Amino acid sequence: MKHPTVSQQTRTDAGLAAVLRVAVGRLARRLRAQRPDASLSLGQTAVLFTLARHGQMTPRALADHEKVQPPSMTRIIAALEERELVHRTKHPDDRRQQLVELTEEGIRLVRADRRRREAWLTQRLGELTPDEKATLRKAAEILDRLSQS
Amino acid sequence: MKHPTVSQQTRTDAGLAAVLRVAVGRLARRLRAQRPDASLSLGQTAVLFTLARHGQMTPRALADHEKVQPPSMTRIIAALEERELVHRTKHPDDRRQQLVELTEEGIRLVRADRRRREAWLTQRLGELTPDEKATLRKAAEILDRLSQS
DNA sequence: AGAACTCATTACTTTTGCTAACAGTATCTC
DNA sequence: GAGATACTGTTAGCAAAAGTAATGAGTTCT
Repeated sequence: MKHPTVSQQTRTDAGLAAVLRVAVGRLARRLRAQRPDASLSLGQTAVLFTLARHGQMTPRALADHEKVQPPSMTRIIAALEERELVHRTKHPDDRRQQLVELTEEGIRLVRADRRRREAWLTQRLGELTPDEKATLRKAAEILDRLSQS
Repeated sequence: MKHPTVSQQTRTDAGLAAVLRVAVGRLARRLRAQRPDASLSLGQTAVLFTLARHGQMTPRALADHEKVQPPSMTRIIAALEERELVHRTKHPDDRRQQLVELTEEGIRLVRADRRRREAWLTQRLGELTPDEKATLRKAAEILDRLSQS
């Protein structure tokens, strides 16, 4: 229990889990504070990007995808709709459901966000070696899969 | 804006930042829900592990390390102290400061947590290839450095 | 047709972090 | 050495974000 090195801690799956968990928690907190467009929450941004990638989705599908409970997604969508970044249409087959998709402005915002994202994280990434960035590229994809499974 | 692949999105630092941000946010949310000892928050667990690794630390040092404001750390420490996982002593040289360290029970809990962490994340990690796990090992260290800088 | 389930929402609560303001202590400057 | 200044930890009050429980509308199963 003295001062185990990181490599010692990550030899096992459990140790890796511990380290990863702390690292992800810390970075998430940091990101929450440093977000570029302060008026958009982390969750809202995530939904915008998910919609940009997948097109139309139902609120339920979005909630599942973002690993959030449906009421939370209702709120996120309401906030995005208020700002006209997103709009809802009725599901053609099932009148309980809705389909959410980006508005023109939503698409513009995603694009603009991509362009001008010289924010905190991008800067930090710039300080890394190409090798490290390559590692993160691969890791991002794995992390995404992890939270899906 | 149709369906760009991940590799397209991560070619640039900005694109990588976007993907990483979403992935980290999603995983952090997921971890919050899936944590092994439900009575311990993510922040509390992080502090426990930090103390296990660094020994005695002042509240201020802990706050800086966890990227949290001092009042938040006060609460985290208070909660841990309430459960007698941690205890405080006066700093020998500076009477403003305190030193926080794990109690015997805190050490036990960290050990037990490590042992019985067959929880969600560990299981998920088990499904990865050795290569992917190696990537995450490296990534964990980089992510940690990112949130420090 | 009725029971059971699903989807989205509302209402309420909990968690978690923040800023501002403070009391006590240390350090710097004259 | 005395007073100003800065730092440490805490309290108080607030805000953001997510969770659970309950509800109304719609669908599916038997």
